[in-house]
Amino acid sequence: MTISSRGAATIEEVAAVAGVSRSTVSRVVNGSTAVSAEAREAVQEAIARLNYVPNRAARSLASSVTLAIALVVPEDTTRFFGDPFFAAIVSGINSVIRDSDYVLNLLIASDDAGEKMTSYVRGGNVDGAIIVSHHTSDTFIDRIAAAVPVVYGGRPVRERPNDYYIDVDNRAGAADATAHLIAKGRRNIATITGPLTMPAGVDRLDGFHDAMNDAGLTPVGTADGNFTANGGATAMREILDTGVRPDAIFVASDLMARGAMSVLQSSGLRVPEDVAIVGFDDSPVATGVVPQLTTMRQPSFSQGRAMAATLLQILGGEEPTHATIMSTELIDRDSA
Amino acid sequence: MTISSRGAATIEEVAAVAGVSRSTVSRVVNGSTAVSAEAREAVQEAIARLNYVPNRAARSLASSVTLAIALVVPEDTTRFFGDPFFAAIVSGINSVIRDSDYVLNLLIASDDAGEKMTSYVRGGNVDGAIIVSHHTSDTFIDRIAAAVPVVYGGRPVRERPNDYYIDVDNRAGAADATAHLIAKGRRNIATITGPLTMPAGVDRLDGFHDAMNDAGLTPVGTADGNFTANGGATAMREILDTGVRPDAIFVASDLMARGAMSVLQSSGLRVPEDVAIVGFDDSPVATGVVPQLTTMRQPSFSQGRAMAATLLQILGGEEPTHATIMSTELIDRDSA
DNA sequence: ATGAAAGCGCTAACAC
DNA sequence: GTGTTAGCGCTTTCAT
Repeated sequence: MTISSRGAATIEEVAAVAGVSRSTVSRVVNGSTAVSAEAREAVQEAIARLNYVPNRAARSLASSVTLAIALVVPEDTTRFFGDPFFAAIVSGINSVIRDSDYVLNLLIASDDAGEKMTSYVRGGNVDGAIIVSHHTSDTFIDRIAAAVPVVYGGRPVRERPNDYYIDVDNRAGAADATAHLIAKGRRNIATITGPLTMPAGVDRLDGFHDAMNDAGLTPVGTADGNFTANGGATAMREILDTGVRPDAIFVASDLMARGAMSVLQSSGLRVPEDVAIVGFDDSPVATGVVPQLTTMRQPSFSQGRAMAATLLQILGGEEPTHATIMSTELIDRDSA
Repeated sequence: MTISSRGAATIEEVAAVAGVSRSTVSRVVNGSTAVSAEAREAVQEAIARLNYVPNRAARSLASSVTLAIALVVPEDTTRFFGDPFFAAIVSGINSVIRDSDYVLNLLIASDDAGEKMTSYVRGGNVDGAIIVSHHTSDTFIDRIAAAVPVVYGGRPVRERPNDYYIDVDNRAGAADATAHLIAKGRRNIATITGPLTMPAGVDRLDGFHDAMNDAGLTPVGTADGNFTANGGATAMREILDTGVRPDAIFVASDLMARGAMSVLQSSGLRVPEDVAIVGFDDSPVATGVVPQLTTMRQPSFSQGRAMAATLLQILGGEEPTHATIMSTELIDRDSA
């Protein structure tokens, strides 16, 4: 299945039909202003007639621009696809990319330690990269960032002055969530955290501590739920197994909260009567559990859009804001 | 950020360092056998020394091969990312693609009716496409299939003699699941289906009917759960609202089963005592619910691998099997 | 405003 | 077995 066998029109043929030179066709395709109205019209007509689509390989070769962006997923596939948070992020990214000339190359880190991924990016195959999550162990990220412009989802692990990233104020959000629990009269509060190898995990734990300290309270339990539903369930059991029974828990993601709630409920504990829960994300799972989850909303779709928009700006030669921090909002439902 | 500004080595430079011609370098890079051992070694050394990575645009232009594969997602992002079934599929696809020279271009249909997607594929930008799910309304798929080789995940909506697809025997699996319920002594059986605009939805419903007919039973309820957890919950409510109380339900996906179970349980019905449930997929959600779900296992990861392997074979000029049907297996847990 | 011409880095006949 | 040569389809000076 070669290109020519499908008989795709070339710029040369368009030029012939329009009665102009290749250069002129190229100019109108690329939106140059220096083209007469008649010429432009003739070219556009020829393009439509021949159903012309520029060959991106040729364009890339001639201009050293690939019009491709790497969507780097340094994440276990199950985690990535299992969390509605990422769904919203990618959806946002896609909504911006779709309206541009760029395409997304899906690069999943998986178990190859990023070797092939790195050489792909460094081999000049993409113009930039969007890195949707980031762990301390992801050392290959640095090599990617050294090769092409990068936008991170969330504060990068080792922040550098010139990094671009989109984040929410995780620390403030977590503090707000915890404060809500305290305001409800709860005093024996535990937390289920994300992985502490991720900035989001650390920041939300810090926010939890901020609010607890402000209230003069000491956490009655802390467990890592790995940002997954199963991890949240395991963490919940861990906390229960210590013998203390918290009357409230700040859970750093909705997915983990779902896991925790099912353990609570099958232990005969009522939510929120016995144990109040506040989650984080306000993803679809928040309204899919019973009782519906009180949670911190983060604008995931907008975050995705902002990530893509920022990268496009960089690639367009602009100088966007380096750190965009969006804010979170408490969504008060029934679990706390 | 141009390629040349990053000083990437070209084939010419490698040739110079190795003391051979470009052609010879090209031969060793592409694994031609017609190269002497010394030449091969010299070239490989030069490649390593210069950190040479072939420019894929140039290669593509010269050979009319893009080394890119479209991963077409004709699915609402939330559904796609929210279902662990797709996670396993994509994970399988990725595990094969990763070891090849191909990359995946992520094309999400979303709301543009596939217009840009179609012109992208028809524009000669990919060598083939993997279509991970398929609805009757996805008319743009035909135009994609007309342009490049395509492998479908699941029987395509309008099957043609030359289609390639990987599927499981949904009908037999659904029948087995239903037969299990019947064998447990249940007689008032309902089903929650996937969208009947999808072959998997239809086939599983057919299998359900097969088993019911074989046992001389009449379904006490049928509702569409849209292959989502929330949809499963809604469908469960619908069935309950009709006034009949089934003593068993075949639910055509684990995700829907989770939704259905939560409705059942918050209605005070016990699983499996009052209502037995068999799901479909054996995805991680099956073991994440209480009680753990009895379900039909389908080899999702293998399906993904087979999809990618089949496409690679086609692109390599081989003639793989057109329809690969994998079998399902009852995983007997606690919900039935 | 437009055209001519020179590549971009690579593959693939074709000759030797 | 290896080198020479002619493009692949496009962008981009540079003239005009």
